[in-house]
Amino acid sequence: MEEGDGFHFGAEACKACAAFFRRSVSQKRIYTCRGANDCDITVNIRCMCRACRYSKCLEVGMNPMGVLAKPSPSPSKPSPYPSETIQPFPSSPTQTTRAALLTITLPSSFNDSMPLLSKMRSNYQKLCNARIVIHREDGQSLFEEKAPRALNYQEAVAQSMKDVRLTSDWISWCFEDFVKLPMEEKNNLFRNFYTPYYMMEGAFASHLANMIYAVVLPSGDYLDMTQMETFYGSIEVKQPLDKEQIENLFKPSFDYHRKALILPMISEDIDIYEFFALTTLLLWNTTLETITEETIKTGKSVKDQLLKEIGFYLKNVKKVEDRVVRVATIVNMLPDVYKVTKRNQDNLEMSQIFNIYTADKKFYDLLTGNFI
DNA sequence: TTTCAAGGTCATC
DNA sequence: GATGACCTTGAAA
Repeated sequence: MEEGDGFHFGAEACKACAAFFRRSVSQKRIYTCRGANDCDITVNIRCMCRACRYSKCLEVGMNPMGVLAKPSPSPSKPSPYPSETIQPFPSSPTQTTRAALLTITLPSSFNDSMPLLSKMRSNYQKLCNARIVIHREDGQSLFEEKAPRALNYQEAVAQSMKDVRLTSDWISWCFEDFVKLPMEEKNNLFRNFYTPYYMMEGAFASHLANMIYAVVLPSGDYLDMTQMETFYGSIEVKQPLDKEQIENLFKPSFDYHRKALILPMISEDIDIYEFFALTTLLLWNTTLETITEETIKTGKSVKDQLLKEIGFYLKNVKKVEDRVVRVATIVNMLPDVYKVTKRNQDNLEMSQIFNIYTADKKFYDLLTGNFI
């Protein structure tokens, strides 16, 4: 390769190779080597084999994640967030970069070494596409982009009821071992998985959108932590409590959600594959008392595979120097996910007691672990 | 204000 | 259609 003229996508490279790498990633090109994947890539013959040129780019340390997703061709597209919400949702220069994490596709040589994470990645895209369909507003065309808005509690519950089935489908698409389990075992695992996962995904989505005072829901809509009375307000039900009383009741647990999950995800810059690792660990919770020895064995083997793959990912794709520390950072988020879940469940109990809003019985059962 | 690394454009092959 | 030189942009120092 030609001597580098500066840093490009995380590595010293020439401008030509930087442009080649940028195009390859942004256009998701897949190259095939006609030889044995060992072509000599030098200044004069670098154009002879694109597959090997791309491999060489990766080899010297160029990171596909540094390449932003191709922007939408429509420049007149409205901002996804209302302009008056600048204070709770600071617009971040890195917002596009974070969102781009969702669209990056790794070269197939990497995917072969991390089959589970790759499968989760491609199926997550499928899940996101399905969500666009089921969460579209009444009368909204499938082709127009939905503008995210702040939801009240009732609307959030209604959306979650729709989304739970998609999440269970996603889990089934990703884990053959899960599909093979007896029905009762599946229910045991999923029942204990869904609520913590829902909390974690909300925090992860807030991190991707850089919305530190909002929990972003699967639909793209969000819960505005700065407007608690709106969140607990409902058109049909009159509030028995005033704004201050509502804040006193619920604000601490929203603050806790922000401090324990959203802010750590932002400060650690958790990426999509690390999020999948957390998802896997949440699902295959082998310390549950209600599951059989057989399920525990299966769960352990899935988690072993996951740890191997995330190790590979951190080493070869993300190029993390101290992988042990990084894995520990990721795994250490799990207790906080459970703590936030517990706080949220307590909140729901409280809203029942004070009759602030009578949640759909099915959703209430789901959140408190009574889901069949 | 300068520097650097990103994306965009376009003549050339 | 792919490439690479050149240009513009925006963040950080």
